[in-house]
Amino acid sequence: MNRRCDRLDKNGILSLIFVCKCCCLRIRTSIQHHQSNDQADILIPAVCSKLVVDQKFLIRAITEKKPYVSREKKFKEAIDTLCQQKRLKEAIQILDLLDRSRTCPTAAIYSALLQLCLQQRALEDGRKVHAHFKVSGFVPGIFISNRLLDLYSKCESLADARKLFDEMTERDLCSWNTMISGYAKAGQLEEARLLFEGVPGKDNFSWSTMISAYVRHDQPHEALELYRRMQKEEKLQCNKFTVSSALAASAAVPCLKLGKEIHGHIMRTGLASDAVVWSALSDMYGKCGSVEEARHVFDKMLDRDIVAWTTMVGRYFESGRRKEGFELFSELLRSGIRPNGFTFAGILNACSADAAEDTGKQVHAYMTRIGFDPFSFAASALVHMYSKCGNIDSARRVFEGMPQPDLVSWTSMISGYAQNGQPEEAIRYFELLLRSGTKPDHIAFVGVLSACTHAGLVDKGLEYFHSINEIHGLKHTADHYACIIDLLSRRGRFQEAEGIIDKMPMKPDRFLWASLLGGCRIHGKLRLAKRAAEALFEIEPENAATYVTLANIYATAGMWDEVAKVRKIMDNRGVVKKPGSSWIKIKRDVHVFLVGDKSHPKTKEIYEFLEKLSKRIKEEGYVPDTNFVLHDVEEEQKEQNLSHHSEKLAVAFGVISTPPGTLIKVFKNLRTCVDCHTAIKFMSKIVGREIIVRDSNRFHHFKDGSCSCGDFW
DNA sequence: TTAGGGTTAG
Repeated sequence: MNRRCDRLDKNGILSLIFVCKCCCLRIRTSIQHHQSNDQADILIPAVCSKLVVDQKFLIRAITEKKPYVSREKKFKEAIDTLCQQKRLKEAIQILDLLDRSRTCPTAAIYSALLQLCLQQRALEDGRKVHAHFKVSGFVPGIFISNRLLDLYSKCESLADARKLFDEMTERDLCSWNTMISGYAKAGQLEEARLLFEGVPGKDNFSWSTMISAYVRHDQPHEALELYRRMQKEEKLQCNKFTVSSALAASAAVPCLKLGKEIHGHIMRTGLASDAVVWSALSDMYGKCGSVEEARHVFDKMLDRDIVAWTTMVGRYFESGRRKEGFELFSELLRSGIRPNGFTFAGILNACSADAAEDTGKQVHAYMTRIGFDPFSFAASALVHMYSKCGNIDSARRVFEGMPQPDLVSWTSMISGYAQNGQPEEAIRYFELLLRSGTKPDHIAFVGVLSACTHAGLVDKGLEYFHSINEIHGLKHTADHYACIIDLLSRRGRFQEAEGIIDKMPMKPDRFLWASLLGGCRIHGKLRLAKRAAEALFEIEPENAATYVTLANIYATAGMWDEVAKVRKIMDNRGVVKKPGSSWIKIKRDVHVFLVGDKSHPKTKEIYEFLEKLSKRIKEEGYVPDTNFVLHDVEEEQKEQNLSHHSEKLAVAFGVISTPPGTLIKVFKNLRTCVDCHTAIKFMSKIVGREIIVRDSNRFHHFKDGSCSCGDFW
């Protein structure tokens, strides 16, 4: 064998290793004797990795009679190899072998093991290593203790960390700082602060950890105060960490003045070369409402890393400057810098908000091309985007490709199905979620409750509602109450609804009252409508929708005096009804329509077609529903108003501008009205098209004369 | 051996 190795070149030996595991040890010895150093450097790790393929080889490697190295060294080598390959479980098992061979692990062995535990956040394995100290009589030094401390605090096992910390006979700044950062991460700010105050000779690290802790837990003023104290008390030279945490604090307050002060400091001290400091700076300007300044800083950055790009793109979206956001994203793609999960999540989220499925699809294609992590939140952002765009089938395809869907993706699916008129599927997914072992949170419950509402499954909904605290031990939120009131009042179960409202532990919010008011509109419940509206007037007197709904309820009951009164209050308070508008994208152009809009170049064709269509749908049985018109005008006039609602104009334009059979997708800024809903159902049948209307609340898929929402919206 | 910036669900 030795001679054979001698004759073989590097590749030959490598192939030999893979063919014959048993020879590994001998091969290794041979390499040591016969190969040049640089070749041995490559070959030895390869042999070692083969050596520890299983326990048998390991034992043989270690207990071999004529070892060419010491036992400790062999153990260390084996553990190093396992750690390199991230095979934690097997590495931990070596501790048993050590015991059996009565070998005392060295600090280096423990250190390597703990590092791997840290990487994999393996708390239990870390505990095993810790427990092994006692067995082997090992007394850890500061280095090992700190590592263990870090592991415990990163795994949020603070009791363990604190016990160890208190037991340590010697501590350095790192021990203190690690402990503080553990408390800070877990949100135990008071504990962190107490410890922080006790740190002898605080360094930059201590200060920046504490400042960031306050920022992260929504106490930006405390963070700023601490930064000021640091400047006053300590003679410390600010470093990139303290500066960026102080910038984050100014961004969170927000305090542009201090931010600018720090900016000046950065320019004077040369901290500007750090990518994170630059990013924090542009982040600060963005959050202090100065996107222009943020862009200015961004443009001046020498090394713009992906985080800087992501931040800047996000800044544009956040401030409603979507076009510039998308433009900068295209620039990023051209720059050759590879976007990451955060970038994709940000851009996909913007697509979801706009229901810009075309862009979202392009991003998806790009992600697929460069490869994305199906475990990441970029994947869940994709699910969210498709479901928000009403393309629940694509959402499901992405979802099914995820090895382990996270709660966000589950919730996106549940809400997506609920919003797109498939409440049974929503409920099925919720049940699957329960079985998957992922714990639902309050938002997942909002999803399933709204599904029950749309399916009209009152009792099922009540069952879920009660299970929230009875089975899942979660507290009911105001949202849950709003959902359950929506569920009950849509079905006319007002007595139960009122009973719940009067007994609920928190003040009903605007969503709850708005749901109740909506239910009252369906069932013509005057007294309760008044109660809901009055509550809403108090919470949000500027919201025109409340006045309009209340007036409509009175109008339906023929109580025109009351209608007039509501209108008068509305005028007195200066509340203006938000104009309804609908838009449709044909090829690359977006066409926007208002009520009775005549500004479109194709107005003549649109109105003529709509006229023809109105006749046809009336023949099919459509009766204009004039109840829901605010003004007390003549019937014929009402009909006129109705037939030129923005969504009807957009649908009509869609039909005449696209080839037969094309899907029509219309967006509306407000909820669609009852009459349009009925009319579009008929239209879908007459023109033989699938029509999707996304209103401010949900998706309506119209097909063959019916709508996916089952007339609940 | 300790740390800072970006992201998703109604």
